[in-house]
Amino acid sequence: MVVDHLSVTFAALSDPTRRSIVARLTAGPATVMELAAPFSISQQAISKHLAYLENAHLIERKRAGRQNFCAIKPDTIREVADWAEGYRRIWENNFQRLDALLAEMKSEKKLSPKSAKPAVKKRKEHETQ
Amino acid sequence: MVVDHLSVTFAALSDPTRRSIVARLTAGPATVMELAAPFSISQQAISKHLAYLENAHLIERKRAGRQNFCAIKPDTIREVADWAEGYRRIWENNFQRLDALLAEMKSEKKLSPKSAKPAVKKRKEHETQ
DNA sequence: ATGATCCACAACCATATGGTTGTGGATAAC
DNA sequence: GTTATCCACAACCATATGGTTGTGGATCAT
Repeated sequence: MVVDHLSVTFAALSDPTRRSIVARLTAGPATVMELAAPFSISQQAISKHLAYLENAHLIERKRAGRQNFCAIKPDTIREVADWAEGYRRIWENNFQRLDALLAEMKSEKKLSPKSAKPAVKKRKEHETQ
Repeated sequence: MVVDHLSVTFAALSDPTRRSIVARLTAGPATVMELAAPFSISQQAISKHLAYLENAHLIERKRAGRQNFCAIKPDTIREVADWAEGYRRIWENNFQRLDALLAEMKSEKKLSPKSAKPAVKKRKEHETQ
């Protein structure tokens, strides 16, 4: 089973049903039955989806009598946004097109094979994870 | 198999090895061997990871002789950022704490059961997917 | 020509995922 | 007290995933 935080979050978001549930919860908390209503799958399947979302801390559940209210946990989605935002610099500059790089390398064939590694100006490497 | 675009992307990003590869590629294109070097798993496993990343349009590959250069495709990560950014309103306002909502509901028990649904001011629902 | 290097395809395995049905505990409604 | 409703647990199934080993086609170096 995946253990690291971001992996669990991304995995939870990799299902359209779960993303749809998250979207629904932006309109406010809802019971399990309310969340299940729009879908054609079983209530148990929704229950499993909610378990994944809760495990990823994307939602929280709280019992109130028979009902189990679900609400979004904004901080975790924020982590996803922060992660992706970290790559903003890349798409802004849109640097290092592969075609351009290979063309550049070809025109510099005189370089020794040892320096055949990408001739790209080194920038601060993006944080791992 | 998952088919919709965002699901494929999130699934591809739900593995720490693949996210690490993406992070590495922010420093510029690299060959498969260069990408595999930091990891203790087999070259074939890396090859499979790259196939997933390519299938999700997170990277592109281009043969150059024996070598297969990989480069990041910024636009797809941007889609992830855009998706998550769509939820900015939520974490900014940090509205609809579940505890608060349930407390509010409890203090309004005189409401008819039919209106027991979340008494939350309706806002524009977040787009699905 | 020979051999080494880069890389991906295929087959296999263990586990996770997304769904099902069956069931039953609480709680609410009557 | 009975009955209906809300919800999750368990067992099961088919497929996907992340890894392995084995292999071999190209290409480069000698």
